Amino acid sequence: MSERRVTMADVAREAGVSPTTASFALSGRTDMRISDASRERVLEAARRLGYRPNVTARSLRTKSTQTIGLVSDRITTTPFAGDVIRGAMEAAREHDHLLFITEAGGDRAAESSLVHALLDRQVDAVIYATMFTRYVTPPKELFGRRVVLLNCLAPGFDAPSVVPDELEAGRGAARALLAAGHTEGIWAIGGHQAVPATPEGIIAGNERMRGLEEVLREGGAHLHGVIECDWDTLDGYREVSALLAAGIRPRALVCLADRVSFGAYQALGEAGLSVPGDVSVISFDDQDIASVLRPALTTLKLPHHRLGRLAVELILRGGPLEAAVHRVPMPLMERASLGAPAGA
Amino acid sequence: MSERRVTMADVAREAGVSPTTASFALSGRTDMRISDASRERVLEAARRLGYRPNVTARSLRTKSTQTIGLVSDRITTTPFAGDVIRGAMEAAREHDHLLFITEAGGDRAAESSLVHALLDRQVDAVIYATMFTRYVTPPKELFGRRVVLLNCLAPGFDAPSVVPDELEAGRGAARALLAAGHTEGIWAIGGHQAVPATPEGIIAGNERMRGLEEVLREGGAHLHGVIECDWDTLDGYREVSALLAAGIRPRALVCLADRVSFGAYQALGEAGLSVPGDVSVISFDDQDIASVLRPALTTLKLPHHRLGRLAVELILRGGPLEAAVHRVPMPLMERASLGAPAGA
DNA sequence: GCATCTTGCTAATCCGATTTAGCCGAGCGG
DNA sequence: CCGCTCGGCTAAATCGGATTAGCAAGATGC
Repeated sequence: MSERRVTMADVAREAGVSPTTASFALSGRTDMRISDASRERVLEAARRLGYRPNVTARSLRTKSTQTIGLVSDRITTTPFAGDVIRGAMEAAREHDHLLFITEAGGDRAAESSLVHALLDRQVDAVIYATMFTRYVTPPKELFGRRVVLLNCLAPGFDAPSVVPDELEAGRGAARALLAAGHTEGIWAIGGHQAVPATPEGIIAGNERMRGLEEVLREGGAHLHGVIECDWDTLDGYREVSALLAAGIRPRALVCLADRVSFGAYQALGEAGLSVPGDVSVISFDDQDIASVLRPALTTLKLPHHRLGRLAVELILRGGPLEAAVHRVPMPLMERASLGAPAGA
Repeated sequence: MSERRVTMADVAREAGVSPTTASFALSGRTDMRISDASRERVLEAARRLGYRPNVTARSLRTKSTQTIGLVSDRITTTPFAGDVIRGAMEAAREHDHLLFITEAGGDRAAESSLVHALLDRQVDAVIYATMFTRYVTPPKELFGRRVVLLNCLAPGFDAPSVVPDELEAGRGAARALLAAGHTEGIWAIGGHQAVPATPEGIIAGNERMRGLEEVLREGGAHLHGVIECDWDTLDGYREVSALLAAGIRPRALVCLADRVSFGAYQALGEAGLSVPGDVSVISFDDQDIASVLRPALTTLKLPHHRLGRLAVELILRGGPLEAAVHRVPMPLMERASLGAPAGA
């Protein structure tokens, strides 16, 4: 990329020792005996010359590039993506590793080609990530390789998965509701999305609903109703408007995604109902809007940062990567949209 | 990363030729004479064996890693970041390059260390990127290297910059306002941010305001007032509420950032004013919320995707990187918040 | 006093490609 | 029939480190 770099041979010459000695002195290995005097002279020469090892050259011999590849479907497009990448980057950085970030856009051919590009560069491992939690079948190029699945599951594939603990999050929402005193008039907006328009529904929807209903039941409460709709702002607005127009007055809304909450806020606002005074709202995801909404939205956060971190840590932990599912907790972000039931 | 890869030596053996011949046949070079028969045998052997070149090994000799490093302050934290990265990634991919993404979090030491990590891996070039357009002084390690500045400017530093054309965007906003018939009661919310709480104000604020005032003046109109405030939702809400509480009824609001618009919407909503029926709103940035707001926000889009793309294209264009400022247009996203002046 | 260990270091290989230098035989001009 | 060119291919060097094998000198054991 510019003038010739200082090589280890230069350092050895400057220190008056052989390249072998320089190599051992610099790598600080003790299994080969180097006198303190020599070691010091090598280190000093390296410092004086501003020597930096050529990681590419080293990799050729050691087979380790200190590099991890990340392939995703369209992770950079989602508002959460940054956190995943940042978490992964931080963990990598702590171990002197760097990350190749790639995105296939859901195209299988592109995916294979990207995996090849990564493998050709001898990455130490590959993180296969998806935007929403779902089942996947990784490209065949990844079989037998060091791989971690991030935010996705692949039953037949021998690799660990790192996913949000959606089931426990559903329970957490129920506990928060119960703790605030809600036992009646609780509606779920968004539902399971059994046949979802948005792919995230498949796993998240089912588990969130399951955990929610389980704990409500245990607490002697139950859902008054479930409205199945797409997980977006428009549907949230439409469905909640319809609910209110039908004369139904919920005490609490469990929105299955923040985007739905945003729509619910709009509908509630137009109907002159206040949050949480008239209606409490609790949600899932913790997207950016959650904190700027008025009142700020109480929601269970998708732990994207920790997801990214854990994926990298599993890789750098060393040893074989066991096929296991690692569930990361979704913390409750207590803000202002959940209060005591109206008229209680 | 697993069982031994097929090397070029294997291919050569399989094809019954020397590694030299295999190399020339595979790289398709014509300056060395290889018979069609040999070439075909090599290609066939490579196909049969599933040969893939080891880019790391190749780099050692060729000095080109087909790899670009990106260092940013905290680009993954912003909602725009994904677009920058995606644009850069796409352009890189089209030329068989891969991207190292790193983030220093504004820490100079971390920045240097990351640049070293990239340089140690022999990246072909480095993109130095910032979250908001501003002046920077890149770390000294980058001097004399192949560098492109993304979304920032460094006057004394010999490298091209790629930035949004904020001045022209300001003009665009004015033209849109004039075209809709607005000449009076136009208020700017957010202002220049001469002493900004958010760093993006420094350059963007000044240029947006300058372009805006210039074209309004040429069109025989002018700003009724400018309210300086932070570029966030809360300040937007507060300042517009104050304005309305003071009995002022603007015809059009030019919000200097979408976040401010969001706050303005809330204030307008609470005052029972409709957008764009009573008050038109035009804004800058095109964040995610812009399109889900009701009515959808008319705004001038920060061209992050093209910014990322252009940065990589400048690098891959080959030849020396000239110190020049490349201004990328900010397209007007015409949506529903701008209409004819109330009572006109 | 001789065999045996250490200690401290170096020469030579290797990793997987690219690239330079040069060899061999056929064809051709004179 | 000799010298040359040229087409087709290969041996060897190279890139910048890591690693293996081994060597020389001094210390130690008996």
